[in-house]
Amino acid sequence: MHRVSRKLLQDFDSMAMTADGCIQFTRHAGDVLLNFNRLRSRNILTDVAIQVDGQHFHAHKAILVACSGFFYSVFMDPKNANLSAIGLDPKVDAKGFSILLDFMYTSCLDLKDSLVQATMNTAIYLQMEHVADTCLRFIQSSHHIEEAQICLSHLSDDVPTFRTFDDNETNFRNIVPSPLQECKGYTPNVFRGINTSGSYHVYGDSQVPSAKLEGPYKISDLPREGALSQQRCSQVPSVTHSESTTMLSHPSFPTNIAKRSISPMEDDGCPRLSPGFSKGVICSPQSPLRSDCQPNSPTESNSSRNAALGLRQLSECSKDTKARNWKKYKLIVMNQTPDENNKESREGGTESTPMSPMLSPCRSAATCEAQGEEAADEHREEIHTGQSMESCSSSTCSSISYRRCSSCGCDSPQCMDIGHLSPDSYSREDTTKLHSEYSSSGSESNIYFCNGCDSKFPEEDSLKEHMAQVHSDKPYKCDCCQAAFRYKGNLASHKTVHTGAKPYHCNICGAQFNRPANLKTHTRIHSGEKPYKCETCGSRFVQVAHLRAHVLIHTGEKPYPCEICGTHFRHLQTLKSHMRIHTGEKPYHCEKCDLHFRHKSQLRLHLRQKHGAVTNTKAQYRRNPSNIITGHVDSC
DNA sequence: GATTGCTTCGATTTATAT
DNA sequence: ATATAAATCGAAGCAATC
Repeated sequence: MHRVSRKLLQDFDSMAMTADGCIQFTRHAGDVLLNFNRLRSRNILTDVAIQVDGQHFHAHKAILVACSGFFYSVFMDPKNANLSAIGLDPKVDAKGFSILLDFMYTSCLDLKDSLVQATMNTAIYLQMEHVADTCLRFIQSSHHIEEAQICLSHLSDDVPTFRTFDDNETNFRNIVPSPLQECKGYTPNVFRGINTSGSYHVYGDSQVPSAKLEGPYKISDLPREGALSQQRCSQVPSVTHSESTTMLSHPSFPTNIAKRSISPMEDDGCPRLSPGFSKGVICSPQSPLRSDCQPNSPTESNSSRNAALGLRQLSECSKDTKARNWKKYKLIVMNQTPDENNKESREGGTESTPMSPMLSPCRSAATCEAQGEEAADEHREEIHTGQSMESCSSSTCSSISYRRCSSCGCDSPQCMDIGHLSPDSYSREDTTKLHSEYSSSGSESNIYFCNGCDSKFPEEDSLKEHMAQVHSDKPYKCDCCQAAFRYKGNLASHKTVHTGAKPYHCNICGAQFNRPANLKTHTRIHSGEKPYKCETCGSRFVQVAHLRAHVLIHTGEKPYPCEICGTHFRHLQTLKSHMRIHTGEKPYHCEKCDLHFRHKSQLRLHLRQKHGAVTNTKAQYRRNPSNIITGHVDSC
């Protein structure tokens, strides 16, 4: 293998080498899934509507088929080729189905205590046994119940049913798949192309005698690992036809269920639970090894170790989440109009259309950042067009020497990293040069180069000082605080903050602001204008930043980890409050009774309950300034 | 030079879960 | 009572335009 390619694979965790020598972009699958979910949220190219307990869900058949043996059996049946809508058994729980549908598109299983049972039952119904198994483990690990009752009796006793209607029909009709059709989806080699880390998972042809499920069953009755799938093989949905309604018989629940003991969580974390497991969020659970009859879900198609890692990286919170998250919001989550997308593209350097693969944030090998436009452009041209990358000029090294690209924001080792070069201070030639020197000398010492005058510094601080003094691109400095600005106007704006002048007043509540833009934003409080809408749930927000924070709920991201206990939080402030648990800090003090509280809300509650304090928060006053009671009181 | 839009960041408040 | 999640709000930096 070319040394550059080999080095490239070593350096980029987003790539892996397959046995046949192909370079595998292991994050590709995750990106595709993210884009599918985006399409679903915008109802683009969805080709089936699923009615569950009166609720309708739109989805892509391909995703359903890829994730659920039940849907596989339905949609692979030629008789159902034109189905555009399907109604599941009315006793299927809609919330449970919603959770599973989200899982199909995100690989994150959001288990809630109150819904875990329904989710598990629905997972069994949909023949997603690995999810059912995860639900089971969730229940076990959470000690919610000693022996959970799987109330299968609420579903059809023999086989699950569904109703369908096609584009030209207004009423549901019955469908009865033939036994032969039932087996079609389970013939060998149908999905032989799926490489699962050395073991090829195909739709097996094992035949297990079917049997009728007689619930309720106990958790301990559920088969372990692949047992469900093995038994499911015999439980292909059978479709029965009638004149007016098509009811698909569900593959019944496992028969001859063997007793088993549920082991505690394995050391290797299967199912892998995120630190937030206690809250019911499981990211990228590893499913048990599957044998047959059902497509692997995307999350478990670990075509390589790196593939699984890549997906996990997507589902878990990354270190540099701020920038990466926002790219994800812009590119994937936030449902922007084409115009907005184009605008974002212009601003962020992305030049692709919403549907183009170029739109997806590049998490592939080459990593760039917004600093070096020329190098970034080169990177975009070379990487995004599939052209080869340039290696370091050093004869002893094959590292590439790209700067970071504003269009992707992904990570990679850089020559500049070796030399501790600031990416916004050095050109591509400089980084290569430095790295060449480093490699040839074999020195482990750190040398900080200035790209402006070739000066060298032993410490980073020295370089920074030199840059500020000699090569600053922010010539306008504040006399008071030495803050530097590139534009003179910004310095003037900045100075109004040390003067404290706030000449812009709200004529409703009297609030004062130092700039018109901030006043404009403020007036939305009174007008009720909320221009930023979450396309996922419809919530609206006054500021786009609020929307950005909000969409974390839908992405499931919790970017702020506690370095002490590992718990992840969605909001920085929550992490800060949490840290007080470890530090023991209780900064809120009631002077009357000398009690300390960890959270301000606790103090406020204490004041109201123990001391009869009547408080008006700033927010309350702003919302209704005419109804102020005693003024703003925050403490005793 | 003033203004604007976009953005990040920190702080606060409220609701909910444990 | 305590901890966490989520929404809310304002200050201010940045870059571009008027």
